[in-house]
Amino acid sequence: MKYVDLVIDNKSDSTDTFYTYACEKDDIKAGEKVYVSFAKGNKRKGAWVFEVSDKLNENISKNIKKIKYVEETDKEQSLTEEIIKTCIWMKKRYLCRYADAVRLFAPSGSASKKGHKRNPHKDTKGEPQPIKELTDQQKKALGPLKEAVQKNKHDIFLLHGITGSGKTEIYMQIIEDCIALGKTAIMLVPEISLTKQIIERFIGRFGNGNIAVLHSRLSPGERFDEWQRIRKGEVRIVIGARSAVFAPVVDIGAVIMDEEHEDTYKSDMTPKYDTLEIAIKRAAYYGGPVILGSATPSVVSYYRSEKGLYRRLVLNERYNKTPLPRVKVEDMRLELKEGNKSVISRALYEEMDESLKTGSKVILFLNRRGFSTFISCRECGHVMQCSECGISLTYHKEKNRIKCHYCGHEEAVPEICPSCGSRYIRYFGTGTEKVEEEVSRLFPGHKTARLDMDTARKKGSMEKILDGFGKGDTDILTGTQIVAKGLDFPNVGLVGIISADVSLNIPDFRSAEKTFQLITQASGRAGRGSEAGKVVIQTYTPENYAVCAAAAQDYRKFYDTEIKLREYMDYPPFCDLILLIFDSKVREEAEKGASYWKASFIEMTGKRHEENIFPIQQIPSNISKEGWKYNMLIKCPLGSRKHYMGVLEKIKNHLRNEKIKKYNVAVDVNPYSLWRS
DNA sequence: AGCACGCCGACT
DNA sequence: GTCGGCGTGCTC
Repeated sequence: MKYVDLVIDNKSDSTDTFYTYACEKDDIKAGEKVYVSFAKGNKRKGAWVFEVSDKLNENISKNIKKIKYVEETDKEQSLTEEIIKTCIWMKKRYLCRYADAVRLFAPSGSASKKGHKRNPHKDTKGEPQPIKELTDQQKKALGPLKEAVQKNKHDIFLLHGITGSGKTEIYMQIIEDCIALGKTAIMLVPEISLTKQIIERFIGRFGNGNIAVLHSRLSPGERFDEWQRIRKGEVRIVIGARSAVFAPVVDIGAVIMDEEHEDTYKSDMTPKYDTLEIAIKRAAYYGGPVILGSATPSVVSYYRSEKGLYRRLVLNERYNKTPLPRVKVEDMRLELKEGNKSVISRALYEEMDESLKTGSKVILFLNRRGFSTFISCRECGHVMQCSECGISLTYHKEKNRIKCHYCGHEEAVPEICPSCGSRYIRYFGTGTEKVEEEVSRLFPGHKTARLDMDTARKKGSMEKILDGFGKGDTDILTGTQIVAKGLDFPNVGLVGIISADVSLNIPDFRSAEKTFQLITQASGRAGRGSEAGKVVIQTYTPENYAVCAAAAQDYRKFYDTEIKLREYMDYPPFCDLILLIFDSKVREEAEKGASYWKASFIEMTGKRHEENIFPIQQIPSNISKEGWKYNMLIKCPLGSRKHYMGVLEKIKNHLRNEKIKKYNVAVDVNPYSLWRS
């Protein structure tokens, strides 16, 4: 007879605790999925074993009349002790419920009918490729990685490799070693759209049967089947977006995060986990390395590599010695002064013209979709805003509607100003739609296409656009971030950055970092075979250090300036930020919740900690869908994060015993977006 | 009295 | 999350 502490699969704060049941099965282990009858109605509930013991705890035997028995265990859905330990850690770290954490690891959906094995990439053809001779730099970088895998050493590596330096080959060799040693590997990519390319390469190398794919776009059935293949050990390589870090693998040999700087590694749903933190936790348990790859590492990661917390490996030569692109910076203030009101500078026009004449293609990058970014009344200055979230509405010419890019709300374009009735409404700002329109006007003989969230939304349309560009049907491709990231286009002679300032003007301490990364990534698309590509960066702030460093393609130059600013401003990595988000259908409840937490926090930490709390602010939200939202931002001076988190945990626990909970709290540790003005 | 409805509290 | 308990108030 054993006694087990269970977590009931309930999405409720009031049942977020251990319940002790008796179990006749003596070989029961932490991680097992069981079924028990729970509460008054003895309803059958799923539950997970968190703790097993031989004796019944005295406190419990005193508090309950009769202990119930575990009715059934489900081997098919069982997790591991390692996963349970990670869940316990996650509850503390993200102040989420046990069940919230376990659900991320647990399979959703159900088994497909027998014999109907679904494999989402069974038709994906591998791209067979010869294993190329490694460069000296690649060999040098591989050494410590192989050693870590071989010796079960958990280390975190930052693989800083410029575009085309052969990072993927290194990933594949490490995974090969993992397989050879009978271990598993998790390969993480920032986006689903990028999994396709990498899956093809991996299938070419490792074969179809060795790879499982996990991401949020799988149907529940597909997901379940992939989950089972992994759990049963049928496959040992898992590729996927951030949720793949929860794959039910055992004996992890390595976790690889490609493009580690991408913000998609941070979950936007509760629990707002950071993929890197989960990866480290899991790999550490099995003694495997975590490998972070990027051409433009996040400032935080690079800082950690400077401090020796991560081991840095450098690849600064392109594999086939393709020269880096030649970069020109265009000051758009001068353009305006000299009478060019177009979104295309004269220099960019010249370069485009020349590129197209020689038969190579052009990519234009602008991190803004739509036609105009806001529309406003010329008489009274009224700006059209979303009725749900209060964010400026973007004009979409193609659909002739105005849309909210935050909540998706859209409406017809007003003919008269809703505020003063004036008929003079003006369109401001530039989006990809306007750029494409302008480009087809300037280059009527050439085919243009646009790739952004609007055109890529439909399934398969992204492939169509990319195919068209790849085959040469399209000469000029205008797009948002999608064109800047990861995708390989052949024969691109020129990349034009329409406005480097867009991301620079976001009120966020990371805006310079983001700008540097976007320009660098977009520039990386330029180049044709052995010929250097060209890049034109248009900006109103050519003197900005992020723009300059990106133009010089000098990461170190950017980092050295940025890290000094972060230190001076006391922003990450020199502090941690904790963002609390309070939401409720009733405005006052959300607001009261925020004030209560703030007051409790100050009461428990002491008055002098008040200075580390930013004022409570209302944040934009789709009120009818998500309710009212208020946030509170806490800055944790170095060394105080644990203390602060402990205090927040206490406040949360205290509230669990009170019955007043008319609002929800979400905790976001080191959030990506601060939503502050 | 009989019962529909809603809120509260406990669940091992 | 979800059920039973129980109070309230309405109807027969």
